[in-house]
Amino acid sequence: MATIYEVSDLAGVSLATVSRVMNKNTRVSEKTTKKVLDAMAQLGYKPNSIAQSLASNRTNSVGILVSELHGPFFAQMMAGIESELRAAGKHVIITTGHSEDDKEKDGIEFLISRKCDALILHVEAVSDEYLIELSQGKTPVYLINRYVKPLKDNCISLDNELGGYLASKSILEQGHKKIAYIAGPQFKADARNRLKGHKKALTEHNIEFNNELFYEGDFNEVGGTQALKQLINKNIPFTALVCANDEMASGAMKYAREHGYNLPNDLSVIGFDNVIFANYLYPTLTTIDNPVENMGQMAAKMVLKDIYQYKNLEINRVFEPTLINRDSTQALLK
Amino acid sequence: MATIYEVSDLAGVSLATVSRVMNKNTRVSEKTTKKVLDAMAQLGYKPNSIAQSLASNRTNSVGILVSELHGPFFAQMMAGIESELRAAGKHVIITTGHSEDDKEKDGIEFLISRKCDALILHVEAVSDEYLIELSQGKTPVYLINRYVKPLKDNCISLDNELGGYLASKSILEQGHKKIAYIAGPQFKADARNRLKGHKKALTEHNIEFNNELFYEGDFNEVGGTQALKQLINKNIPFTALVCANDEMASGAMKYAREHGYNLPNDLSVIGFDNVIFANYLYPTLTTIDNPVENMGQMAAKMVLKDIYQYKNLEINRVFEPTLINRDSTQALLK
DNA sequence: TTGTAAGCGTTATCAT
DNA sequence: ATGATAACGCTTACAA
Repeated sequence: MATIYEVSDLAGVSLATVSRVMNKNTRVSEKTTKKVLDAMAQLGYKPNSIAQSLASNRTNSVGILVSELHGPFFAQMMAGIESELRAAGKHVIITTGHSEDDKEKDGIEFLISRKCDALILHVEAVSDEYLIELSQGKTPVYLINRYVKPLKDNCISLDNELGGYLASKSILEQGHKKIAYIAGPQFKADARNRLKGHKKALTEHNIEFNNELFYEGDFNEVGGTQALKQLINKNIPFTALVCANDEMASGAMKYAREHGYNLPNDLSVIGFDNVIFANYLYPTLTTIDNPVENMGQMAAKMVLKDIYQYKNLEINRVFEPTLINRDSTQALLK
Repeated sequence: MATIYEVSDLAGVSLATVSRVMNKNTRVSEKTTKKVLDAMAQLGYKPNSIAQSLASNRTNSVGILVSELHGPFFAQMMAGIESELRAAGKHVIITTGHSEDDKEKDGIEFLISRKCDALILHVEAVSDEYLIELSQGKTPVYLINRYVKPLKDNCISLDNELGGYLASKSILEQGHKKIAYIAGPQFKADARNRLKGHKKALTEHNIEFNNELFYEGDFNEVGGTQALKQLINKNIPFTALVCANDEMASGAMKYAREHGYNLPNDLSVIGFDNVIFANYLYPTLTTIDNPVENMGQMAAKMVLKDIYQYKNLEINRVFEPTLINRDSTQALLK
């Protein structure tokens, strides 16, 4: 592998000059530039990125931490991040945190030890305090799907309250009045905010929130099944079911179908997130789109702008969910 | 950030000695080892991985190229690779190839320029010849889901023929005799082999392959919908439908349902791959499990063994698919 | 505009 | 068993 020395030899210029034409920040005369370029081509020279990193204290790599690789978010988020970063010649290092405090910290340590230029984190277990302290360090940190006030400039999040509101509003506008709600775990901010939006929509339609038709689930499919079972057993009629995510909606639909419900005639169901399989369910699931890929892309853009001095990148920190109408909901039959 | 110099100073030993205790390959007396370790702890010393790479010509990173990040395989494959490699302190760099020749080559170039110690590729577009030539280079290459004879020691693949055989066999054993088949694009080896397995099963059951009940699809959902439409329009009755992957099965099921078929009573459908959403379909899809996560893990193990001198790792190059029985198939009613 | 030379923080080869 | 010291291949003041 040819080195910069050989290029400088062949071109008859100094090391520094070769380096300059590569990094094209300093001016180099057209003539010498050509000489250098020719020499490079002739030798098939490729710079050694490791040596570049050591000398420049820049690795051109950004570290990503997600909860699970097979989670519904990850792939889309990554697609957004990778395309954006790759186009800029940066690369991405992946780790997983499995929603456990120590594993998340471990992963972050690992990425830092790898000298990533920046970190994009999708963490759930780690505390706000930890993140704040982490941000004091020399590796810049960006948060996806989490809002930490003191770090707000580096946070990308979804307006979950709006999403919750939109979901319930659409149900209410279809004439439903008896509405059950399966929430996510209330220690998670997004679950809380989705519920908040739901309540807001109810209030706007002068419907009282009925605690008997409320169930706190776990964001998993089986949890959804469990939840619907419990709700039905209370023998309080309801015509619509709002779920705080698609997994639980799917579990609930399964239970409903197996217990003789004709969907959506007997029960309208709406989810949240618009994960890939929402469109494969039967009936296809009406849900709230969570623009994860865009959020990933935006995280990448923030990194490019802040860390790699890219100008002219529009930054947007909070994303708006939208309603995706499919077949699992319908207007209340009179 | 403390450097090795400061450690050597504080411990009162030479640079070399510090390096030795870190890499624990050469013997260092217990006494000095302790001195060094203490000094490290005291300074909170962390080796600079970039400097290590430059000096040792080893980056401890392995490059991964997949077709699509949101494809059904990727997440599982990655989960297998990441867990295995991370535990060994190696990291993973991701790129995508989008099943296009030049993009795949691009991605590979990129990974090589990043000085990955090895490459794990899931490529579809690039030619065998290219891969063979690539393997002559200094970066070792491992192939997932592709078998290239001269590179066979570095290939991990699924026994697709067996899978195809198992699928059709299960259908045949349920008494079906009129069986339609939606194939994958026949320029892909796995699609060809799955079909081969199908034919083998037919032969074993003395049933002739009927070209009128055959359709070459594209491995996508809409392709499955299209395919079933075409097949039905031929007005040749069939009681079972074998699909070369789950996406097409899903598309076909959608079409069938929308056209009044009661599944699986009117038509048994079987897929291939056992992607996540197979279990979310209605009815849940009987399919052939493709142990992608295990394959990813094995690729990582091969790299650990060959490149990083890990001993005692069992290597297995061809994986066996298994039948997953769910609700989309049933015995033929007399 | 171009060249000189001092790092960057390790590993690895010799000696001792 | 330990220590000097030369790589590793580049970037970046500083000088010219």
